[in-house]
Amino acid sequence: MPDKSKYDVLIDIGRRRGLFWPSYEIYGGVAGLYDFGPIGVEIKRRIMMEWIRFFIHRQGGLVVEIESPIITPRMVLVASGHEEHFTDPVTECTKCGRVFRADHLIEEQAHVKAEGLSMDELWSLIREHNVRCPVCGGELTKPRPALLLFKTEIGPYKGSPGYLRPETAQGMFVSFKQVFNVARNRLPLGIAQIGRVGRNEISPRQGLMRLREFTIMEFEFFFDPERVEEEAGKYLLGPILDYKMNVLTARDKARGVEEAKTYTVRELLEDKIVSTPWMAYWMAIGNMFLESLGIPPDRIRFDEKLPHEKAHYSVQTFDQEVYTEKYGWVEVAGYSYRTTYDLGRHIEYSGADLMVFRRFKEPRIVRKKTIYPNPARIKELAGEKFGIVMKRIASMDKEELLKTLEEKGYIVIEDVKLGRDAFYYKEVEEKVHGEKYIPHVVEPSFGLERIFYVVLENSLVFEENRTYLKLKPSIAPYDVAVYPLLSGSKREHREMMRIARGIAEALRETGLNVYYDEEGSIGRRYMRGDEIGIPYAITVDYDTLKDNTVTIRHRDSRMQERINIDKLYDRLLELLGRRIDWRSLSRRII
RNA sequence: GCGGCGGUCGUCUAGCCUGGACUAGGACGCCGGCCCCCCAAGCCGGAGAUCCCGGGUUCAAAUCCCGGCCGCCGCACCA
Repeated sequence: MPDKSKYDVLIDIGRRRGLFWPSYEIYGGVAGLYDFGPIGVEIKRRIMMEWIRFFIHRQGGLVVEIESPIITPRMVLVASGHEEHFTDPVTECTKCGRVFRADHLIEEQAHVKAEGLSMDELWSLIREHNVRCPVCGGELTKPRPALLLFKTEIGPYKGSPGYLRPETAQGMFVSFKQVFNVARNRLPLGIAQIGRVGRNEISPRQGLMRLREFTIMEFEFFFDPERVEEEAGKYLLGPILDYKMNVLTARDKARGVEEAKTYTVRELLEDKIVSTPWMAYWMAIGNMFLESLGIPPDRIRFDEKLPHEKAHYSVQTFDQEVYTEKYGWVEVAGYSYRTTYDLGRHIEYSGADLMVFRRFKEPRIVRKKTIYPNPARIKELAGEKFGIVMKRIASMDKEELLKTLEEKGYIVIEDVKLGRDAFYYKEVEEKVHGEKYIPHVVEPSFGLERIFYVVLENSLVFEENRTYLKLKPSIAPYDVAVYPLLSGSKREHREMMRIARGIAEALRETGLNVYYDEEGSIGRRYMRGDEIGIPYAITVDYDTLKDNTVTIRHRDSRMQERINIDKLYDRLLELLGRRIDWRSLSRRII
């Protein structure tokens, strides 16, 4: 093993082989921005495809995918609470350099209300009350807003304010009604999106771990909180209940425990560690997803966030973390129970009806007091305003009207005071078939670039005289490499090259992604393929010329098997785990 | 954002302290050729460096000084 760390080797391979490197280098580079190269994009895309397989395709319609814009009108992020939570007034200690929320500091030290004040007002309060650094007592700078949203203008002339989205989630909330209709008004329903987001981090410094622009894969899972047991129950049965995960609970953390414990899904449900069964279900799927990428189970854990660690919208949050040599435990996904927060806020700010109708099992008979205007009496009271007053009453909410009348005994409409006698009261029996409610939301959210890094680091293997990426075939940049044993100008060598090229071409036609290389010695080519994680290599040699056989070299063991070209494709599918035994599957059906 | 350290071909590095003979040297990698029936072999040749950027000092700057950018480490931030 070289004395270099896995991180250093990955940075080296990243640049040399075209996986990733810092962006805009010829202009000095910009912190927090990375390019992905030809090999990097292949791996990244396949990780993304795995995610889609796990969370969308295999869920059989339970989760659907959409795509919404990156550019977001300001109002959307005001409603979501992001603008408020992204623009903290911060002040800095001139002595020790620590940064603080200015308003909080003033409230603590001066005991006056400071929240929501302008930067200037906060500044004068700091001077007036001699607010100091709570750590070292140093003087503080004038507060300034720390805006973590990328601001932009929508429209070139008189642009309206907009932001780049800091998460894709708002796209799902804002379009909830449309997607819900398209999905034929059925809950539970997950709305997924994979897309780029921007966060103007103050000082992004941890390579791919903390980017200013990155890819989120997430979905909002909408469900009826009153029917969780029966609905989630359909999914939480069978083997999944015994599936094990490592969880560090908030309870344990509060007690000072730092090690995660292993729980089955059943235990998470029965011990009420998760606030809703759907949380447990998606955590399990998420864990299986990471395992399928080659992360060992003991290097995956869930870290439940303590109350002060959670985002503003969440009642319960689990971070899913993967252990790395470079950064320790890093968060690759967050699972938040957002309840009705987002839809509720968008209902409030947009005025749109984002509620869902819940049909009762049996229609309910409801006795209801209701009122009607008494036109004769209103005409007396309103005189020539009669028409307009009647119109106003028609547009009012009957329950509100009733409530006002019962509380105050009168109501003023268009300057006309109407007493109880202006209305008829009636007790009616209504058959109610259901009610409206705001669906609850559980949100699993994955950072693609972080997963990319932890997968690479966990796949990197040092052997005595080679370094390679032990990537699962499903996420390798190429399915297979094809090499001629030798590539000189002799007749046999030219023949090997011809056949090897032919094999590569034919395999490409089947849809496999094939790497072809004839430069340098065969050993060197194996190394080049291993370094970017190509799982299998086909070599055309002298025997091929005699009997139409080739060898398949296995990346991990370096073993070779000889096989006739006719059987090559089937064998490859088998090795790549793509040959499905339909007969055993079909047996389940009948 | 604060403090410390650093930045020379794709990578690692020599040179910097003590300014000049540096058209910036080497190794690995890359490309072309020769050789070779299997795991980074060898030989020959080739391409490849705004010495991070800008300014200053000087007859002369990779080298000294200042500012910026980027990176690493610590602190802070990460809704």
